[in-house]
Amino acid sequence: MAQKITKRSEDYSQWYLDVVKEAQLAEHSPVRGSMVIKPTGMALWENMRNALDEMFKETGHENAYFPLFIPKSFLSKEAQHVEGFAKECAVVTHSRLKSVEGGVEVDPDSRLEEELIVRPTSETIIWDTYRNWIQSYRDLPILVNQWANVVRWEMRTRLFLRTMEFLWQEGHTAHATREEAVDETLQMLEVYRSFAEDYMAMPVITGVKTASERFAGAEDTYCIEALMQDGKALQAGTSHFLGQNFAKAFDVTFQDKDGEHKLVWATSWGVSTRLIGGLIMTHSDDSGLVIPPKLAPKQVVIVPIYRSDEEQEAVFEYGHTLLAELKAKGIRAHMDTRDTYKPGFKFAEHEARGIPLRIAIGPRDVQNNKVELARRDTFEKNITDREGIADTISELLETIQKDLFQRALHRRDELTTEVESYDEFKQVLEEKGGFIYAHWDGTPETEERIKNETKATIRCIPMGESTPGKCMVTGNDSKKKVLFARAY
RNA sequence: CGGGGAGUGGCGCAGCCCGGUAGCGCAUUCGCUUUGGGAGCGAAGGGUCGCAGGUUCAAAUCCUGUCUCCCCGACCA
Repeated sequence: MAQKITKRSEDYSQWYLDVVKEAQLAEHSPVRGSMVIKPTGMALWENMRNALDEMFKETGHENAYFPLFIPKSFLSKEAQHVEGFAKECAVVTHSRLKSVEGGVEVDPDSRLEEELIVRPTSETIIWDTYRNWIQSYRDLPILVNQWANVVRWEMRTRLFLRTMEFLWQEGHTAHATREEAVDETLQMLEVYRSFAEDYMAMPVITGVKTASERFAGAEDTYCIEALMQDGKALQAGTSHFLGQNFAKAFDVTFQDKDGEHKLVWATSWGVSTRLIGGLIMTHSDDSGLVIPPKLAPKQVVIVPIYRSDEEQEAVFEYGHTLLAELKAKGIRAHMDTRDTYKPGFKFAEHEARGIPLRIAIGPRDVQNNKVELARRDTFEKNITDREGIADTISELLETIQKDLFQRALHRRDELTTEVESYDEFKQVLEEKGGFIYAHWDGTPETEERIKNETKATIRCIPMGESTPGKCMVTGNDSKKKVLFARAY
């Protein structure tokens, strides 16, 4: 069968929604801008969560939980922070309803003295708490992560990429020195890069945000930027060096070895269910979702094929032995024993849900001691020996994981262009899209002008060395080329 | 929040202009035949047409308001 090609036309949005729907990941909720994550979607998120959690623990972090509601006054303590989030907050103003004719209404007598904000992020409530946790240098560092939901009253929403409520993880650390906090920021950036590339098979560019794209209240915002199949960029994760901004705002000090009272240094970092959107738009095709084996809730599905009861019995027995063998090897395998659907239907359904490998077994295979192995990523089918099948599949899953990354990497490289002039920049943006490296003079004015004229933003100033040159717009000096793209 | 489009059985849509009490495809249920790429035939069930108000003898259809979704902008993980 010919390899299917992913839609990259103007109906990319529709394609994306179709994939989400066919894969049973999530659906729109009647509640404005929110989504219902279905069991299939949640299983995927849980796998991502578990892998990340493991990486956090390896780097010395622990999980904790902080309140959903934040007093309004907390939010205003850090000036930049409140400015960044003020326009998109859900605010609790009353504490009860009362029955009236024809329904209920908000009881005006229950107005809160101080309104509560539904957290858009937890820096403020966490730093208010850290004040009490930290007295001495012996209390540092604090390396805490929280898995939670947050709410941002977005103007425009999009399944997984920008919902009013989303699930995420937010790490909040406190350190005695600037160096240690910077190291932590970079370490977590590397954790995100590694997760994106090694688990999601999604290549990313690491770098630092420009001042205008920086997190509200941060000194530096580092990020991983991925490129989707339609040539638009997606910010997939951020790691912030917060300096002493929150320590100042919440008066968090410690007594150091030298007896001096000092302000604490902070970081925060997060990734969200947006990663699921990134995963979909990186790998999926016209047949539906493609999930990298490491994250797939089901890695292998066995589809039995039979006509008569006798055949069914023989094929099922063959399948169950096979299933047990795969499970013993630690492979997440499943046998689709539903007799209410035909094999062709099951093939299509499991493809839409992105299961990396399919095994079809029928009377012929039982007879010959074979199985039919089909890859989701390439649609390649092979009749394979039943002997040593668990090892064959283990290796194949690893191959698929690597191939998916390589395929995505090639796609990204083909959609990445270096330009010298602004005219070339505009032309590439219109005709090709994707990532564009270009010289920029480092001023917010030029950045703003490019954004207004082309809708492209500076995704990041990439890590690493680069040769100096002249800004493509103003001709002024530029230290290095920066990464531009139109973004989600 | 500005511009455009749309809300009609579970899903996708027609009907609306020109008011007369709702229809098609898929899905569902039952029966028989099928089963190595999304089955076929026959029968059945399911909707006060997003919500609220108005006009009218009569509203899915006309009017007003409102909520939600999609697309394009401004804002954003």
